Amino acid sequence: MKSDKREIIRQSAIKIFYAEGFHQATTDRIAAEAGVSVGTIYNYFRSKEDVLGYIFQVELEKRVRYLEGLQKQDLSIADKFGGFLAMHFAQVKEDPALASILIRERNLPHKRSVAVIEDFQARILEHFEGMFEEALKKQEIRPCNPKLAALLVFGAMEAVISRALGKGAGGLDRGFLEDAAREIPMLLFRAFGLPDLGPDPDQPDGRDRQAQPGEEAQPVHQARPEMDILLD
Amino acid sequence: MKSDKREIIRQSAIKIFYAEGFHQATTDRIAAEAGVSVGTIYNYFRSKEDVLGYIFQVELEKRVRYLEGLQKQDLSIADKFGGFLAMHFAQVKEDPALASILIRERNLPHKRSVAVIEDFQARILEHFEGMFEEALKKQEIRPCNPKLAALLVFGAMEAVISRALGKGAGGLDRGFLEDAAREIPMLLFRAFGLPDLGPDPDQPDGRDRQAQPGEEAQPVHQARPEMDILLD
Amino acid sequence: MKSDKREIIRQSAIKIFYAEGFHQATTDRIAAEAGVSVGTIYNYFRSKEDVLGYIFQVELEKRVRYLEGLQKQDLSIADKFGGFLAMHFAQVKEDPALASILIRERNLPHKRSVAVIEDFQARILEHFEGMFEEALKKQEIRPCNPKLAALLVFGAMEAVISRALGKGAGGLDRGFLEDAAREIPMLLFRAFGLPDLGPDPDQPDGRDRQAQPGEEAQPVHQARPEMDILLD
Amino acid sequence: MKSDKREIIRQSAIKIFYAEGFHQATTDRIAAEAGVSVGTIYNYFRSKEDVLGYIFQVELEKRVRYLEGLQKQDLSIADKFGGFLAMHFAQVKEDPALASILIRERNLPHKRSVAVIEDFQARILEHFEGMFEEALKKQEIRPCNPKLAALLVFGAMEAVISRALGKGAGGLDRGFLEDAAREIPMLLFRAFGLPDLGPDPDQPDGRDRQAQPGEEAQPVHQARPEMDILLD
DNA sequence: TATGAATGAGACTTCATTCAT
DNA sequence: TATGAATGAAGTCTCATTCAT
Repeated sequence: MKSDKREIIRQSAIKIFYAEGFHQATTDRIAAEAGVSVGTIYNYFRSKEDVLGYIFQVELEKRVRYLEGLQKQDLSIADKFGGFLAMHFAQVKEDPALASILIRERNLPHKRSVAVIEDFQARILEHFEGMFEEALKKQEIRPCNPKLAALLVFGAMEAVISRALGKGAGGLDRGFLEDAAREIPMLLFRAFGLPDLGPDPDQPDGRDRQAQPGEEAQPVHQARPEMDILLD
Repeated sequence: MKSDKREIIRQSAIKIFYAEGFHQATTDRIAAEAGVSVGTIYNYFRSKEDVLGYIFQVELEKRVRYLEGLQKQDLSIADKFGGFLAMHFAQVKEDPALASILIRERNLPHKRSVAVIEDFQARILEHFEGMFEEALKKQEIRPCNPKLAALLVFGAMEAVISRALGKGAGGLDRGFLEDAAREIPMLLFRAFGLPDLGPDPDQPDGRDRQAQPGEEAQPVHQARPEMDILLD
Repeated sequence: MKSDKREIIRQSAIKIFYAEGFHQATTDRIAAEAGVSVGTIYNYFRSKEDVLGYIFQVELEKRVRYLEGLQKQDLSIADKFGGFLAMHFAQVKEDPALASILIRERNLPHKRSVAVIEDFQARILEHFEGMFEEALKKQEIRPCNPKLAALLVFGAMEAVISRALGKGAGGLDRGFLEDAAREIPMLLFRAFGLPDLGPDPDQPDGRDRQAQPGEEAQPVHQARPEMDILLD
Repeated sequence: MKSDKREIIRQSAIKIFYAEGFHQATTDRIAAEAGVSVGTIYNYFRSKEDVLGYIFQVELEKRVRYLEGLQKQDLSIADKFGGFLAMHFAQVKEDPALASILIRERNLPHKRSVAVIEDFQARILEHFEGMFEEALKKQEIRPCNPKLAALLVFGAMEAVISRALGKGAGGLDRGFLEDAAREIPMLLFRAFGLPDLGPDPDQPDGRDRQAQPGEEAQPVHQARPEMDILLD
């Protein structure tokens, strides 16, 4: 089966790119890791860069599929971000090497042929932006520049992942990732949430204002089993 | 003068690294750009990587010097971040190519010899963290994890710069950078500021609480002439 | 076939190292001589030094195999040295370029990786020493320091080869080599041989002592067909 | 004084050539060792090779002067060789680094400009040959090929020095050198000496022949104060 | 005479990619 | 489809030598 080999090569490339960086990684090492010969790589990919592009593409598609799934559901922006965050972080935990590559190699100047890499960030940002725009329309959040907001959230998120992955070291700081997953939605809520709706999680007694009757604290992150199918 | 050549080479390397990326950049091109011969580069630097390291070092020192200057002054955390943001963004405007390198090459797996590159983010984060810790002690801000907070701010900031620089293209989106400089402090204030002290800049009339007499709205970012001298 | 190319490269390297000396020789020239591309050299050898090491190794193995073959046979020390000398000189005649390299590059300070080069002389000396020790035990020769004796013989032998090869010039002085092959054993006999057993080849009439009946003048160097198979 | 600097550079070059080998040695290192700048080296020598040539020249002259001194004296060949051996070995002990260079770099293919290096061995051999020829004429020794004899002696001598110096290691095996100095003349005597004149040092009681009246055992090596002035 | 920064040709080695089997 | 030996362009770095000061 063709996709079999392609997949094996992709997996092996992830290991090698992670361990050595894209430029230092050699096709020989990838082939050895995959248990095939160099020639075989070129039967499934046009070039080494193409392998990297494919790695990005697969991940991009996962995220986009997930984001499109979120879009169709009638969720608050908090739940949407919470959902994406959970999914994104889960992927990082599942394959830290992959996550590392996604961050390290993203900004590098690659040939035109690997447009996917440039798309990765752009496509996710578009979705984030759409989420902010919709929330603005629905007056879920305070007025803000949705482009900028999307970018800030994305940047913060990636910095957290980058840090959790450490500097090329072996381990993944899972505790840090979990702390972040808990705190980020709260901060987002404070930063963007409408003042008269947003409860202050730190002051549940509501010292300076009374909770309105019928008002419910909105858990920013909750299990959403119907979304899990979106993950491969 | 020795530092003369070293500086010329540094400047030329910035241009070439920016245009071609560190790995694609050749020592021949750098030498040509600097108007010296290849050998001369190696009279001032141990290796190509050493040149990159020096580029990071110079910028790191600028930032650290500025941050240490801020530390000594009795400023609110808002003013501190505002100040650093202004300074950092000003540097980006002054030399977008340099800013681009700082972001693109930061995460690459370089040899141990270029520890400066690994230090760059770490040192700035330490300062950010220190600022958050101090603000917490002074009860300027809500309780939060200072490590995480520092990281989020840093990540958001870098994402903005990355976006403003565009994807390797020539231009710098100055408008975007300025918008960001205006909005980020506000968001930080909302996300971290203490509720009973932080005025809501969107609602200057103070619908939900009365401004205290003598209380002045603190513009998060204002000209601080005494700091300007810190920028070389 | 792998060993095919390796052998071609070895042969070509011998030519080039001989003509230009190891340091002046370039991998490009070796590749050209071998009719392959530079890269191919590095498919069969780790480095230029490795090629030199391999050249020494092949020759060392030839000599050692021959010396071990001699060891197993019940020969007088004279026959042993005579045999080795004949074999060694034959190799020199067959490939003077190779012989030249073996002498010229032997003393150079090479990297640790080319330990074979250091082994070359050491291993042959060990065998020589062993031959002297055995002869001493069998009282074939006068008392002497076997280490020193081995060294003197080796040095004398190499000086002869060095001279016969000329100073880097093209030719090999075959006559000189043959003269030496004839005279050296005689001198060895005189220098080390037991006085009451050693016939004086210059005075076959035995002026100062009578040849014992049944005693045969031992030609130090005679055809030993059974040894020829030891030469590849 | 011009020769002052030239001498300092020569001494420094000896140290560096010894430690790193001629090719690996850099002019920078030599200059640093000499406490001058690279440029200065080129004020006293035409090239790096020229420095090496000068090193050989100085030593060659020492040896030749000594050999010429010997020639003028009415000494037996044994005394002559004994004298040269003593002097040569004394030089080795005095400056092992220098001796090492003389052996290591002698066979290398150097540019034509450094003919001295090629002369070194040739000139000494000529003298040896002359000594043998004269001894033959005076019937001091058995008939032999003086060219070959000279070569064998030279080769044996150099092998001993090479071994005593070790393989580039720090130390000099002085004991070995002294043993050799004692044994070599004896072996030479046996190999070349006339049978009816040569006493057998192993059998001082003269088992197989009577010492002639008035015949004195000739010590092969004795103090010759009149020669010491020849050593700088 | 001394300096030492500048030079630049040229060396070794790597490695993505090809293609005959 | 799989192989892997062969390719060769290209890159980094070295270092003997020069020459203006």
